[in-house]
Amino acid sequence: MKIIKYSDKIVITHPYDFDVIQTLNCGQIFRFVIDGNSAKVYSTDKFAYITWDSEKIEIHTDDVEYFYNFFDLDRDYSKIKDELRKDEFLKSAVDYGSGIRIINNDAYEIIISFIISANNNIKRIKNSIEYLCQHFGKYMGSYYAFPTLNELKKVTIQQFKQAGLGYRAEQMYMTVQRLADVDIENLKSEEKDQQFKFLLSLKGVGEKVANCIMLFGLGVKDVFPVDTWINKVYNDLTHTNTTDRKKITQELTARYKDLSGYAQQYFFYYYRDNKINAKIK
DNA sequence: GCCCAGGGATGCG
DNA sequence: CGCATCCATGGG
Repeated sequence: MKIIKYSDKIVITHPYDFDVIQTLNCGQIFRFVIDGNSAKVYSTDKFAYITWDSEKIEIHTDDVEYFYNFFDLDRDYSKIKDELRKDEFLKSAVDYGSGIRIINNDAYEIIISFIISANNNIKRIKNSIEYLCQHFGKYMGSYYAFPTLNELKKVTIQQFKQAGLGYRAEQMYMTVQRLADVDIENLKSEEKDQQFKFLLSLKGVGEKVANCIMLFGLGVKDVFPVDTWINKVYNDLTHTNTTDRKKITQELTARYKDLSGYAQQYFFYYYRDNKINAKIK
């Protein structure tokens, strides 16, 4: 895989470790549109237009550095996958999602997005986020930016309900007001335990959502978010029937250590995509 | 009508 | 602590 940065695009030839559709569809990002062999991807107020074929991927954007980091292009995923393929549980999942990359998204956008994701499905999550962008975000000429914190601070609980947040509307209102006093960038330099503790203090953020925020928004890779699918994976692999997500999180984090975030994403995509039903419920 | 979706808050022991 | 119950909403 060869990556070349130009002033207005990134060109990746022989993209063995990057499949755009897999990376977009594996549940870590909600603002994108796939159309045949092209895709539009949005983050904060930024935009990238991506095209691809079997030989190369082109990422067209006004902010090359942002999307270079966004798609984690400085990291060698072959090494990660070789290591994870040694795990008998993971081998088929890694092969299935071998083009997944962990996206480095905006911390603030990820906090808001994953509060919405709790006990929700992807389609509704996408619709709610798009509603927030279109009603409260800045118009960028051909699309709407993700609303800034100042823009969201003015949104009422009723308006959050109109966005389809349901019972999460009040949690969102509380958290948005509170985030006004928080230096999100400073959070990235703090210890993992401190980050986790802070995130849990936000309304609407529990252990799973906190781990997603750390993985997709703070660049912390040694976390293992456990949702309903990972719960199924765990029960399937260990021949158990538990719903104790704290226990599952501890065991899987201990098993995959520094590569927990990657392992989790391969598992999630493989099981959800194949709708493998395990014993839970 | 029930169950599920990238779960969390609350209250009770 | 652990555990049960409730929580909007749309799709299957």
